[in-house]
Amino acid sequence: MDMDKLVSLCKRRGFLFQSSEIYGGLNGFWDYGPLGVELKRNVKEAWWRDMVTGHDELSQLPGAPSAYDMTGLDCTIIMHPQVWKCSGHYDLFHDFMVDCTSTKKRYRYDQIYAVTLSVKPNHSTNPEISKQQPFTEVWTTLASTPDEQKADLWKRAGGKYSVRSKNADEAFEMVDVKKLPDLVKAGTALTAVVAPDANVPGTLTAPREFNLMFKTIVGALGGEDDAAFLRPETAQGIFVNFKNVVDSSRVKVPFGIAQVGKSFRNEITPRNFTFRSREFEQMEIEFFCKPDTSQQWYKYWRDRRYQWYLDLGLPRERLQLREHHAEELSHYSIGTADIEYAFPFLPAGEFGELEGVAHRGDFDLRSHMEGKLDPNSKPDLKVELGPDGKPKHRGSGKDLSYFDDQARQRFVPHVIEPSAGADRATLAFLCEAYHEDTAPDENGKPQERVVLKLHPRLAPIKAAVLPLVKKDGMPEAAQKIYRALKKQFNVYYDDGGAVGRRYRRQDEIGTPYCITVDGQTLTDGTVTVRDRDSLKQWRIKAEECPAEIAKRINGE
RNA sequence: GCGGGUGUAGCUCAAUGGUAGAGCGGCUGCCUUCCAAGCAGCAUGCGAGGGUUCGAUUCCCUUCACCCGCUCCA
Repeated sequence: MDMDKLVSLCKRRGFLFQSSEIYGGLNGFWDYGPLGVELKRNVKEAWWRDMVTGHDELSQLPGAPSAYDMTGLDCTIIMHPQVWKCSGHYDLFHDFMVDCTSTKKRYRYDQIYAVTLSVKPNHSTNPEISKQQPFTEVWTTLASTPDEQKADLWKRAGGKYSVRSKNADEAFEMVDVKKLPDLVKAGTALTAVVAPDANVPGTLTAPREFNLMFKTIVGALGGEDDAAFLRPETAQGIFVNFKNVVDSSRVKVPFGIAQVGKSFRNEITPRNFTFRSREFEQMEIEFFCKPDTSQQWYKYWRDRRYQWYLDLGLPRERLQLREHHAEELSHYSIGTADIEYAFPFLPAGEFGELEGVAHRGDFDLRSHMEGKLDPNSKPDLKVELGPDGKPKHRGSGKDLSYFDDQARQRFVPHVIEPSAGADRATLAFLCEAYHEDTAPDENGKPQERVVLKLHPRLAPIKAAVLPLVKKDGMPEAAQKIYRALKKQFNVYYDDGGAVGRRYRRQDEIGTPYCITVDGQTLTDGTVTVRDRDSLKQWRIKAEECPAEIAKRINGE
């Protein structure tokens, strides 16, 4: 599928516009047009209905360890700055980056090791170099273990100074190894070091901060002390309201809290249409359970969420459930699976994340109680301490543990987090829906047709009501049907031009059904219903239209 | 953020240092009894800013956006 055609259709028919377009646009921000807003709302409402309001807490669902409660929440985008310090985002999102002007590569400043290398040129095979006196030079590398650092540097420096690999141990010596920021703090100029993929000094730029959280100011006179952040995820609002929900709603562990809302990340490279946007909408569940059942719940949610996308029309061959490897796991996670879709803009065989289902353990609740936990202290997780021996970021001090009055047990619940991107899901459904096929024209000749084969639950418009011609009372009969349908569904009335053109218009925006009033309607009260995908038509009584559409959309 | 490419109507594209055209789409009317029909008419644009020039959509600079690659991606 050609992505350009979909982007063009989205613009042309009012699904998606670039934000602030009349001013030239703004990178990483997108607006949903009249049809796009309906589509995205349908995605979010399907999710909310299927996960929250439609959840049957009285039954044990297939694959679930037990019955469970579900409830919702809608919290603010701006929260107390301490939330982000304890969540770990504050530390993680303040990355300093350096660029190499020679190789055009970019590095995390704090991930570079600086090795002071003693060079003895007399081991060189190059006569010019071998005459020089021994000297030291600072080389950098991303390798973290001494063996890897040695292998990297012996190779690179060996090449530069014409030293055979068997002589490298004599020619070079690692005099000192520091993290690059520490070396610079100790007084070495950045211009004196060799970049990780270069072999001459002086190609690294000064470190620049990439603040991946949007900063804002609370209060009209606010200064730096009043800095706050737009949330980079909705999840933290659920954690900080955990106790409120438990105390106010009669839910019992295991239970989930769902939230849909905007989040903001200053992505370095927004790209691929809406896939990586700086302002985006998440659909997140934090599911709280007893620690000893958490693995079962993790598997349940992983499979349940995967099935949800299948049920709404993403095909198994383009949708994959991928378990993360241990080294890929986030700092808090003891198990994560991504639900990924083969977006057409990705290279063949590559998938893009729609949703991450993470087992977060008790990292979040305990961090908000005790202070930010040290992600490197797995598996027991201890509070991360600052230079003064006190917690680096203080927690709330509130007790967020849960008392199970049946088992007479107190514990900090473990958390399973299915975190879905509403915009990414919407984009995936659009990509999957886009089809070009042929349909016969009035002379029976095949004509190219563009059709969005959206699941009827997701389609922005559920049905179009069309008088075959604009006379003989057909518009009046059609309008009556239109008004009846409108009480339940987003429907569209169109009496302009030839009916074939009107069918094609509806195909292009994914309307699953067209109801047509014709001459026969006026005599026997029946209308035709046309199916978008098969082009088949059948007749039903005009007054049965709402029931027919309801049945076909919801499968009732 | 770096390198390369691209910005002309709602969409797809053309032409030009001297006031921008087409097809499709849209709107209005006529016609039209089932899959983008026909006729008539209407509307809409040089991404933004600056410079060179008598005159810039065209040449130059800056900027913004998009695409490809790199980088990044909780």
